[in-house]
Amino acid sequence: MNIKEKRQHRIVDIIQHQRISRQDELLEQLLSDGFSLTQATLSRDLKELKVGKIPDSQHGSIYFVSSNSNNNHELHGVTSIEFVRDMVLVKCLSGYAGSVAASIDHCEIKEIAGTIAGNDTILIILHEEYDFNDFRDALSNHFSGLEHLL
Amino acid sequence: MNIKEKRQHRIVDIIQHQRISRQDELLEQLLSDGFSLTQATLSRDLKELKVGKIPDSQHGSIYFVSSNSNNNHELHGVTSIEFVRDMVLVKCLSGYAGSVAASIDHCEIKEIAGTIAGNDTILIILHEEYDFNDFRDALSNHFSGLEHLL
DNA sequence: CATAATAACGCATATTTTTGCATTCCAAGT
DNA sequence: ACTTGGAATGCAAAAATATGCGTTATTATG
Repeated sequence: MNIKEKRQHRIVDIIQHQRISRQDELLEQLLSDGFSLTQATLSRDLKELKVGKIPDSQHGSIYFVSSNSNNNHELHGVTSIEFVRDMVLVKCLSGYAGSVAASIDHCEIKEIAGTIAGNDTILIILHEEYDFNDFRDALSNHFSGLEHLL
Repeated sequence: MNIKEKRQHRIVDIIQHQRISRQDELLEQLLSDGFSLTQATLSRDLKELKVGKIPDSQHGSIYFVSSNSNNNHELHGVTSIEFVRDMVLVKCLSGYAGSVAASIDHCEIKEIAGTIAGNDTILIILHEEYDFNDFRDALSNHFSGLEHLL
C-alpha cells in the first residue's frame, strides 16, 4: 500500500470516528500522524474519496463517508443489467429479484424513482433528469462486484 | 405557509430534481421563481434544511437532501440511556428501537459487541475492555442531540 | 538506464460558503 | 395604534474550500 492509499485510508478512519468540521482539523491530525501534505492535497483526497459534508445541529457542518466507499456491499444473484427505453432491467437468478430490489431500495439512491421486482427481474425507473451513466455511477458507488455487468 | 417555508420547500424541490453545485445557481433559480433573497440567506436555509454536499464524479460537488438513512447524524426517538451491569439500555419511543439500533449498528462502533432491539428498548453489549465512559464518548462522536441523555 | 508519459503535489490564488453585526420585519400584548 | 422581543435578512468581511499552473515524483517503455 503506497503513501497516498495509506493516507486516504487514515482519512476515512478519522472521519468515521470523530466529528470533523474543517479540513484544517483533519490536516492537523494527519500531520501529527506523520503524513506530509497540504490542505490542497487533502481537498483532492476528500473529493476522490467522495467524502461529503452535512450540516449538524451542534457542530456547524461535519464530514461523512458515503456508505459506498467504506462498506462495499455486494448484490448477490444479479446476472445482467441493461438499459431499455429509459428504464433499467436487472435480471437475477430465479427468486432473487425481491431481495436484490430490497437491497437497492435500502440505499435510497436519488437517481431511482422506483423499483418493481418480479421473480427474476427488476424494473427500475429513473428520475427524468438522470440517464444510464448516472445510474451506473450511483450503483457502482453503492455496490461492488458489478463491474462486469456495467 | 409563509414566505420562508415556501422558499425552503422550493429549495428542497430544486435540489431533489437537479444537480446543483453552487449556491449561486440555486439562488438564480429562486430569484427567477420570484423569491427575493441573498446568498447569505440561502446559506442559512441550507443549514436549517440540513442539505449536504457530496463530490460527484461528473459535476464537481452537488447538494443533496439528507434522507434518514446513512447520512443522518442524529438519533430520533431516544428517551433515555442508562448503564446497567456492564450493559447499556437505550429506551426509545414505542416502535423506534429497531430503527435506532439499525442507525447505531450502521456506525460499526468498535466499543459495541452487539445490539438487541425490542419495540422500545435496545440492549447494547460492550466489548469487555470498554466501559460506559468509552461508550458515551463514542456515541457522542457519532450522533448529536444526545447531550442531555448522556 | 534513459526517456517519455502520467500522476501527485505544493503554492498562490480564485471561488464558494459562513458569519458577526446592524437593520428590518412581524406577531403578541396592552 | 404603540411598544417590544424575537425572527429573518442583508451587507461586508472572514473563513473554508477548490483549482490552475508549474514542479517533482513515479511508472512505464524502448
